[in-house]
Amino acid sequence: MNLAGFDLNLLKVMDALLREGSVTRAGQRLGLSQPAVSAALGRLRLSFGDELFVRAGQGLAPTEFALGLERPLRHILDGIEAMAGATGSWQPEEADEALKISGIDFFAEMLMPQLAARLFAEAPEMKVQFLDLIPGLSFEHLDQHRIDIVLMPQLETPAWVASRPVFRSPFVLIARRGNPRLGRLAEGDTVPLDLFCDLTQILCSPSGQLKAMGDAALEALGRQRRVRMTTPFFSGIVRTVATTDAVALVPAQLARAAAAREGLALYAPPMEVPAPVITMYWHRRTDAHPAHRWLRGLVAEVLAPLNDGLAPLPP
DNA sequence: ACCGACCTAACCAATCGACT
DNA sequence: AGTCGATTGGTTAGGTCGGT
Repeated sequence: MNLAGFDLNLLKVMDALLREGSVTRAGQRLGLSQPAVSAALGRLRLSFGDELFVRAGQGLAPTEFALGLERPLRHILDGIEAMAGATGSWQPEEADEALKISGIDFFAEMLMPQLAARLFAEAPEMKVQFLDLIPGLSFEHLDQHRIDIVLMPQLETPAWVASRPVFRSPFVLIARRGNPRLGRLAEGDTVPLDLFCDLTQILCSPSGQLKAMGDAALEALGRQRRVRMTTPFFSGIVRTVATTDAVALVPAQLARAAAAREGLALYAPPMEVPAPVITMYWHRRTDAHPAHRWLRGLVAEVLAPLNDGLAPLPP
């Protein structure tokens, strides 16, 4: 290919075609007419010496060659966007980006309301979408542009993932006020180990596992608890604990927020459960992108008070 | 036969280089 | 600096093709 004669605008067209799989929809995405995109596809075909897309029913299917271009192309366009963003004058009030945040429903309660208020006031055209955390696939989804920010406990990351700790998440035990199993305790008391192991417990587990950090801490003492139900949602746990004699270990911040509303009492577990550091993750290619930076800053700002009174965050 | 999607033809506007 | 023709890439209108 002769780069001197290559129109780099065609890369945007190629990207839109790969994303949409349709000349018509690629045109809508780019703000061009369908024939304009068709002509651009013709120029791309000439430049690359490949059909790139072939008719497949009501749309286009990429050739193997076109599929091979997908990742390097995204990388190049992300770099150009980041460069333009770093040198341009991005303003939230004029921004129209749509960014996706992935996390458990803890954040629907503890992040969304304040984030929404700030977003609507400061970036009226920007869109934020919350997506479920898919266990084990978060980094893959970051790489595939399916999400932009992930909020989850700190763990090992590939080199291309950037991170920032946002708050510690200690666990407390919640039970409904008037739960007869805890009648002799005052709110805030530590639950005796024997009683703790005998209580019916509900566990929040996005992947459906019956054991979590609390169980590891108990096993270190040679004990087990009775987890009799799991759910991927904290909201379901809170409602169930509020209406039954089951109890649950949940993040202290969530427990305090829900306690008055749901009639819950908070207790300390009998064993030391390490408080995970909830961390924000993103792809390094968006490091310099002003919209991403702005939203990450906003998320960190909204979540920062959750660490009040807790040990300082690691660097 | 109808519909949706892509391609082609004809035309228009902007840009660029050569020329005066 | 201004003019002019070639080139490029856009649009609209209409044709073609394949699925239902």
